[in-house]
Amino acid sequence: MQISMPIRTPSLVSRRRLLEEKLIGLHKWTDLKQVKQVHAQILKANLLQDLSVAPKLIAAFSLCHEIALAVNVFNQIQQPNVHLYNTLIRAHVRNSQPSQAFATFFEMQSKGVYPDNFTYPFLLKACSGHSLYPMVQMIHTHIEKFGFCSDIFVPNSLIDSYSKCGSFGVNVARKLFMVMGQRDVVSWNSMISGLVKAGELGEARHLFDEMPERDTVSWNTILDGYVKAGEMNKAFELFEKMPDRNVVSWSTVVSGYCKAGDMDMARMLFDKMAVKNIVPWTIIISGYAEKGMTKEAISLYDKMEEAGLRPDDGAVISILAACAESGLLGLGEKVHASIKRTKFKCRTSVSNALVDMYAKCACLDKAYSVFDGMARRDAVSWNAMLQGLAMHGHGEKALQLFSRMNEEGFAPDKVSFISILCACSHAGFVEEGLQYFYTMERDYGIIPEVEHYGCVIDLLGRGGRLKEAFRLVQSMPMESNAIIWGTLLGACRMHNAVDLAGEVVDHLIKLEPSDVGNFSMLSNIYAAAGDWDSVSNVRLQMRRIGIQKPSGSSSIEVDEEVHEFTVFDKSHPKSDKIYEMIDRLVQDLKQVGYVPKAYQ
DNA sequence: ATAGGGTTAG
Repeated sequence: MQISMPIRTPSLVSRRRLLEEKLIGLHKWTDLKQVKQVHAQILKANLLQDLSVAPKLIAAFSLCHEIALAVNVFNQIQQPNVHLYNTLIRAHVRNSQPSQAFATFFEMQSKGVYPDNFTYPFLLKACSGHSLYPMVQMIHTHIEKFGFCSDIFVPNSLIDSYSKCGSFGVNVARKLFMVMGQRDVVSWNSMISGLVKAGELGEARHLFDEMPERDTVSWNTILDGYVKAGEMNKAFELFEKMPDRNVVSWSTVVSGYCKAGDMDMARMLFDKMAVKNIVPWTIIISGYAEKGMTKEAISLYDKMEEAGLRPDDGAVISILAACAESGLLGLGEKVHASIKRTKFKCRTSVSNALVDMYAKCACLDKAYSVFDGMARRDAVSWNAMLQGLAMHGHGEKALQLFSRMNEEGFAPDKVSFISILCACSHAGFVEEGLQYFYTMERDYGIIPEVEHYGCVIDLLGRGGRLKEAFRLVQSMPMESNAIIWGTLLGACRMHNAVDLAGEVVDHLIKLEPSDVGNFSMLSNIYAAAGDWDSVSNVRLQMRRIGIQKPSGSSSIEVDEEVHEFTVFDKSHPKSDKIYEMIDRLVQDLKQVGYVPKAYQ
């Protein structure tokens, strides 16, 4: 290598040549420190205005998630060309800021710089990550007007973007695919992947069979189709007869078994993998975490780090989400520690995942400290924090945060209102909650959805205003669902409204005929009212229908082990002793004046 | 072009 040759006094020319050699791979660098060093060297050598150097620097900053630095470099260039604009558009896309990407596109046009074959695919990528159907259409119009369809790369991107915009988009993609004069393997793969995403597995399989030639990506795509449809037998059959299997193929089946809850099979395949990158580790760790198998999840996380793999943003977000769902504080803290070891600041979505995890694990102070330390917050950050406060009964604090959100200029969205209404109902602020519900549409232009009605029904129900709640269910502009009736049933139990409960359960069993929870709730209500005939009647009904579906469960983490339990749970070997203990506790509670809502 | 990716009422 020339670089390692001893050079004592490099002339300006050779120094410049050395720098140029370094710059060849610059656009792929991910180490911010190194990129900053080279940036300084470029400035010193007066190379920044060189239009083959600046795009590489922008790309490198973008790969380090330093979009501000990338924009800064761009703004210093006196005469940006298409290539430079394309690089900035790509940087915005990578940073999940489609609106910035489009702003750059419009600026470029106003400066008289014409887009090229690369501009449109980048812009289309910006849309497909966010399903911006109208934007895809707009670009499509541009492309047809300027006639860029000759390059197969462009129509392929169109098919990919359209097919990621819901079922209507898939139709457009299908038509484009049909009229394409020339197709390569990417065209076929894009179309098949779109059909798989839209749930059209049959048609996807048909195209797969018709393809003139298939590569590993084609096989992986159709394999994922079976995995997404939950058809693990067919998926595994396909996996075994694939001509070539790569990391993606293996990861796909491992993920399928995780989703199906077959952790043994998932683990067996995972252990068999010869080549592993961060993705399969993420899949298996999240899989264990989701099932509450803390020990396995933590031990694999340690093994992953021992193997020298650092979790990237995707891994962190995915594992933290699984921790949040199952309440695995221990693993969540471990992930947080890994982040703190390697990064000074995280991307907004990573901090959001941390806030959500801490909030769901009831560590509200830690959630708050991450939230307060964030450089930039988006709607998700506010909503995760609001929801955490609401969920754990801190109604007052949730409302305070809601005001702060408004003061700082963040418009609450429909999710924020779910949290606010939930906060009011858990804190017993019935009138305030109703007022917030009314302001939604009036002041913020957000049309209440079934979830919001659900919160208000809970609000009224908990507040004892059962009749109003019931009337609201009947007068809402949309169909009621099992969650709504379940909410109402919970309220009936709380206020011993026996007659109404029977009526509610009638609706409920039509929607969830095999859910034990509904029956046990009804039986509790009759028991609380001392109506033992009705209790045995419900029991009889339960047996007649035959209950297959397990009811909802609660879980608690003790000594790094998650314990899960359901209503009437008798599965624990010491369950007699446990119920004895509960009896004693209830007796003690009664002595100090507690009246149990349902007890038998 | 294919695998993992924050917030949503009981």
